[in-house]
Amino acid sequence: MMPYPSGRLHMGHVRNYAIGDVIARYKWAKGHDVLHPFAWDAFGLPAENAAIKHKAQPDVWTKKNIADMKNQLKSLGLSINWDREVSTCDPNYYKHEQKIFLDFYQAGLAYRKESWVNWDPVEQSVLANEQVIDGKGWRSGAPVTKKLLSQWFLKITDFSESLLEGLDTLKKWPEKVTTMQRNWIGKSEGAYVAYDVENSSHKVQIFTTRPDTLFGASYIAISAHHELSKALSEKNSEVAAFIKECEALGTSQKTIETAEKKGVKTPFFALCPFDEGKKIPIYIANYVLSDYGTGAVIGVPAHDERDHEFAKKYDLDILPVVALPDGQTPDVEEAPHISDGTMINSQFLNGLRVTDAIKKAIEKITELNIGYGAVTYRLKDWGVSRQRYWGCLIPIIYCNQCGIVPVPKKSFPSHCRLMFLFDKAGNPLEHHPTWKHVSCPKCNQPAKRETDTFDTFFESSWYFLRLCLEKNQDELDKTAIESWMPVNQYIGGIEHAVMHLLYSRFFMRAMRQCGYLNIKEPFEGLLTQGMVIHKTYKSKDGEWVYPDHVITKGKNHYTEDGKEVTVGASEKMSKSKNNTVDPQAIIDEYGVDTARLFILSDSPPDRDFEWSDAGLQGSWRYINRLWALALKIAEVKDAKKPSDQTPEGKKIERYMHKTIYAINHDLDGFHLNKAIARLREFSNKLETLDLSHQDNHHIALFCLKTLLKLFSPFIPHICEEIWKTLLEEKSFLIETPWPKVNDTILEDDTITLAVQINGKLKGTIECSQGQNTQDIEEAAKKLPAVHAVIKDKEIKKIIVVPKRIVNIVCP
RNA sequence: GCGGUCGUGGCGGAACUGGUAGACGCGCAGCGUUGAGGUCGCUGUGGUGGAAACACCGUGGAAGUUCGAGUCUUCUCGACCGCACCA
Repeated sequence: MMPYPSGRLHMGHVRNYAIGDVIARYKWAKGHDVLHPFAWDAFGLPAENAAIKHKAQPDVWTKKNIADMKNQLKSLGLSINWDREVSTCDPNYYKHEQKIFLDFYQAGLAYRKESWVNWDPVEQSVLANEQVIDGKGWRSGAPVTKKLLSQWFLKITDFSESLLEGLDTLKKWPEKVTTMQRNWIGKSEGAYVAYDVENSSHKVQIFTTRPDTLFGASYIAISAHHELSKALSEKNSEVAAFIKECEALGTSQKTIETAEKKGVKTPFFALCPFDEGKKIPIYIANYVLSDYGTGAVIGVPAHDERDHEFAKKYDLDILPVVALPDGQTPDVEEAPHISDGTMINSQFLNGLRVTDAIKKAIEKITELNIGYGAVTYRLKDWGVSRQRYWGCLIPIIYCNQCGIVPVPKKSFPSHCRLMFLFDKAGNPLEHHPTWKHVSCPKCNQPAKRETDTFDTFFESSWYFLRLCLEKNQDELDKTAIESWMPVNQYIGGIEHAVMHLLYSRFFMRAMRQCGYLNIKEPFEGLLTQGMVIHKTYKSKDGEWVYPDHVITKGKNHYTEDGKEVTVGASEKMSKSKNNTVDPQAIIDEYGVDTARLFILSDSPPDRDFEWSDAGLQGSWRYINRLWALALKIAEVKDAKKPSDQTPEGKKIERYMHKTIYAINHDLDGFHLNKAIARLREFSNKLETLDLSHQDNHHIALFCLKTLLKLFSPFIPHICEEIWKTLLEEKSFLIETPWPKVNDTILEDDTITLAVQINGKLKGTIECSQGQNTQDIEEAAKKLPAVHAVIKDKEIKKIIVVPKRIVNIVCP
């Protein structure tokens, strides 16, 4: 994945790109045509924050960051095709994006609708969720409210089913990611039901996945922005106050759903269509989302956790309508009954199982003409408008005569930016005196530009297509794109599991519909790498202390000026906790290979990686040992192949082939830590090979060369150096082919079998390949440790699993 | 709150489809090299008991399936990631 150019390379980047580099070098060595490109996710909020804080122009700031980071990246020795590098803030990049958007618009995949944003009343600007802290604006400290704005949306919901079905084809994705996306799309089957409201012309429509439980309904909860809530707030001050309170929660779903569940009772009652005379109270509740579903839910406290909690709080009826499996009525006072059963207290549904009752209830709802069965998705359309300066301009002009008018494609890139000032909060594009005023491309009358820019996920949803093109290729050439796409191996953080990866999948579908390409899925293989974490240190006076500045004496830690330091949990490296380690400093001191080796060696790529200086030293030592080993073997590099190999030589040759086999397997599965462990084992064995015996010289050299080749994707510089300088090879190591496994010498002559009694290990026996079961049983029984136990016991059974184990079962 | 993942020595982690738990590395200890320290080399290192042989315990916790469970099942505890305007 492309990085945000923050200005300084951090360990997370090093890890990400080191993993990618190993895979790229391995595939290259195996003869694949590898494209290993790079891009910068250059638009975004931090540039604007820097502009406000340091009066730096976002483009200047961003370009400097890119230059700085590129320098650092280059020192990592990555095999990146820099000639294709792109930056998303480059007009030559985003002009395509503007065209794509207009094509989406023409195809009916982009539309405008009103939607809520977090609003800072002091700054008079929109806040991102992360800028809302405890309900207050991060800079102003003012309580946040919500505001309704007209914004652009992309119709990702047109592809809900396709995005869901496509997940089954992503065989090389981690299952956790496809599961998360499946749940995010959230297909559910259920029914819409419209309830009449007593003494009112309003109707309340709800959606439920459990229409079978409608007889157990105790209340209906509507959102603060439901039309009924709005109508009520005009004359009811309690309701108006509650709506205000809900708005103070902001737009973050996490905040809304973790807030204490509160509701306010309205004077309205919904009329149960099945049960004449039954009146269901209507509440306005803070946990009902206004822009999801119908903005109203039905509460069945006997059979739903959240409804139960709400009913308890407001003392509502809890009527069980699903019996326990044994037919008993469940006790639902303390906890709801969620699982399956047969229906009770439900008139025409009584006696039916839940699944049948759902069908029957939908039939009845349809028959009464109050609703219908439906499939819904949790997935919402994607709001792409941002009230920000540093993003790709939405190429739209608003004309009083002509309405929404696309900026003509021939005038792309639409980027005629003047000097904008960040002297006040909010979007400079909006409050610039002249910029937004243009004449309508259709009627030439005065009109206004769209001042919003795109969500930066827009850029990241298709950048990989641009990377399929040569630097100077100006059109999104279908042939070039399709010759490389899909991305065979995509690598990035698990935090992108849903949004970025889902938006990219949507883009492929939408772009396909607009004729751009014929690709279904953007990423064939996906590897989600873990974070780089580090211990945190805090001094007695509560300050975070840099790891470098901690002095350890025995079990205690101190600051440089002698204050006591406590060691905290390992957390994601972050500036705010001072637990970062600067990759540049490591590279300067130990060299790139040490840094690469260490960051790849300990943890599997998909898990978090704990940085430790001691671990780094270990990698440094190994690099030195490898050099020493090579130096020793280089002395005998002219040795001829002996006519007959020593038993030791034969053994290490077999081990070498086992290693190649295992490394292939490990690299194919991205078990880079295991691959390194095996290479170290192999190199440990090679160190003990007796070089005083002349007949071992040739095989030692052969093994060393194999070791270098197998290690070269990880530590390319030292391996190449040994190859050239110590072994005086004419070729470059990087150009030599990947070693081949000789299958015929893989198998050992003898096998070690574990012998157990009742599943407990008692010893091991050696046997030859294909030895018969009876011999093995006899040999096992003769083991002293076994004999001692079984000699006066009756053997019930002996289990012999070929090549694995013997288990003697006796009472 | 909802969705997802993870949990193995002092530490990072190995253990392919259930079959010798702790590979490899870090740390630590002892010995050697050294004037000393570091580097480097060798040896040892899950816990408890034991001089030792060995025995017992041991994969967050509890239960279960199995000849056999780190691996499967159920419950439970904890940590982390995402939740639609950070990227």
